[in-house]
Amino acid sequence: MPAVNDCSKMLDSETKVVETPEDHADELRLWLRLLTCTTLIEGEVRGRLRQRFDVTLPRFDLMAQLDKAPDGMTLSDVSKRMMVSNGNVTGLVERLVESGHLDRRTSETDRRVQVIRLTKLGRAEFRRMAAEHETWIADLFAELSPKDVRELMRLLAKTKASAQKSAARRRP
Amino acid sequence: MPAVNDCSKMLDSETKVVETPEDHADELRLWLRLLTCTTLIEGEVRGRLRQRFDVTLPRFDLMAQLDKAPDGMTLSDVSKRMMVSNGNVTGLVERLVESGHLDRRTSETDRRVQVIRLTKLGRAEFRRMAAEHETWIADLFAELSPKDVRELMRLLAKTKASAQKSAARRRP
DNA sequence: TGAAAACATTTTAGGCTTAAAACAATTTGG
DNA sequence: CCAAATTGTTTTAAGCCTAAAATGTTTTCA
Repeated sequence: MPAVNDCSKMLDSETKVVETPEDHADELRLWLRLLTCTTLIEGEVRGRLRQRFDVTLPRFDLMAQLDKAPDGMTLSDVSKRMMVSNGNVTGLVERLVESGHLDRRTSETDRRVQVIRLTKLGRAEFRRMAAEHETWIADLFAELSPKDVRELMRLLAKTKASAQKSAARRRP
Repeated sequence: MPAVNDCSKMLDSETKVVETPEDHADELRLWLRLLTCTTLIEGEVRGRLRQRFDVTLPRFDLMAQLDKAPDGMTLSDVSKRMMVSNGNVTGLVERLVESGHLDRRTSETDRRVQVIRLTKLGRAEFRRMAAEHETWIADLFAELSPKDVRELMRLLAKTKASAQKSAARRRP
């Protein structure tokens, strides 16, 4: 059951390889399905966070990053970890400092750098939310067996590596 | 190699099941990896669309929906398919009509309904972009074997079903 | 029939997000 | 040393996005 554009058909004809448009429909479908899953789960988590804790998903995500870094992080670190733009972080942090969840100070060794940390309030609230959040995620993935989970982890690791290489090829 | 919270340990003790906090770390890690993959690929596609065609990803996505529906779609259809809010679609459509890519008219049989279609220009531009877009996706997933792709499709289908059930449980 | 429910869309208010330019501080290399 | 490059952050302008309320239309059903 060879695919229509199976490369074996073109091994002896370099021009064919160039001229025949490849069939990438499967990869496209895979991408759309990946996107659907993420959008679905993300929307569900967003709604539950809002309903239960009146907090937005980006705020929660930022607090999650900081909870793992007791000594704080720089805005750049946060930006890279969350894979969002610098300016985005500036605004998010502004609002979370304003609401008393974050503490922000200029680094003593490099005056360009801003270090942010969770306040006591911020940490307490985050821990409370995170505990419940974890059960939501477990429920959303409930139909996957432990083996499914392992296998998905493996394939997504491969996907991530592939995408990173592709991105690096374009932007070296 | 049973997991710490293997349920078999609690079959004869109902209270244990309630009192022992379950370990959902694996599901949480899986969710974060899924999100990372999507964010990575989405960001890459967004950047390429902007650089090559000066178009935004949401605009592209909306045109992709319409390209599959020669007779047009209602705004609600689009909203459901794209999994975004109604108000969001209203704004997107406004801008795409403005730029001449979309045609919008009120349904003749139901004056509540707005039907939108790609214009000739919109379709031509979309087809041009879509052809290149497909090669980007193929490149981003290049390191996955056909078997990997199939397996991922299967597991993500299962994930989608699981998440949909979970969402339905909360919001019946 | 005609009020109530359901539906499709728009509006509103606020927040999120990006890319690019601007600004400030530090590091580097001649 | 010091000009140039680099780095970290903020600002800007524009667009994206959501939830909820408002508006207009159609359907339901008592």
